Amino acid sequence: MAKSNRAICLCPLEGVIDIISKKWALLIVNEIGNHGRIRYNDLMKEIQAISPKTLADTLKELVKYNLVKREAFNEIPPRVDYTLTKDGEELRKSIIPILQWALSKKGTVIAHCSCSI
Amino acid sequence: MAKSNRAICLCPLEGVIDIISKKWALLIVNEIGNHGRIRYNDLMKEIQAISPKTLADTLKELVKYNLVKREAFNEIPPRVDYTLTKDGEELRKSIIPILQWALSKKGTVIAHCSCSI
DNA sequence: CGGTATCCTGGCTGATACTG
DNA sequence: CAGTATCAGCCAGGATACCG
Repeated sequence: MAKSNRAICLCPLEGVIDIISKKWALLIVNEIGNHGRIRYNDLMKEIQAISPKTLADTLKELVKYNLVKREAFNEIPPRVDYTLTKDGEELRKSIIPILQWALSKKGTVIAHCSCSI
Repeated sequence: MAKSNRAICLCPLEGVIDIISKKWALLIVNEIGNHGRIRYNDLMKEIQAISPKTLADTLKELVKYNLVKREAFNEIPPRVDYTLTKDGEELRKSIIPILQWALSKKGTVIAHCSCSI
């Protein structure tokens, strides 16, 4: 989020917006939640429109905010699982109304939608 | 939102994210909702950290999406009122959980918050 | 497989001054 | 009062190639 010279808004929204305004964050949270546990490349497949860099960046952010947990296994080939933390689950639940709102406004052309609610 | 060469995601989230990822959109929707009916400069006062341009731009977007209604009165001095549309009200309701989630995660330092839930 | 490294672009946002 | 006009900067995000 860009900085400002203006008075700082101490609104609780400030923090959320940093998260939910990340283009892919909610989608990823929702997707991980749907799968319970999912690997990096499977996320790439589910969210086809995302680039590897952006996925990695966003996941890092989510891990930093303690919304997502990363588990790496020392195997060959390498394996990394992502799951939601308790906070992540809560966030996921709290965005359901907004997803439903979105659905009710579009209603159409969600046939091939890989990310369900 | 930046464009991409990749496969288009037909997810219902796509549309919402365009809206909720606007830095000030949710804040403005919430603020208008709190007041029921509010004028441009009063919004400026409530959301002190926003610039006039950004406020105007965001309002236009919200009007375009039919979330906010703009009413101009031919008076001197000029007067313009903003209210939420039905859709806007619904959106506002659907973001309450996320606001509450935000509150529960921060809980602190919201003393001088001008935007309440 | 699960990412980095690198380079690049354009849109969002801000500051400020001005106007009908 | 309710905005526009103008100029500018940053950085999220994309494309692509490569690595342990």
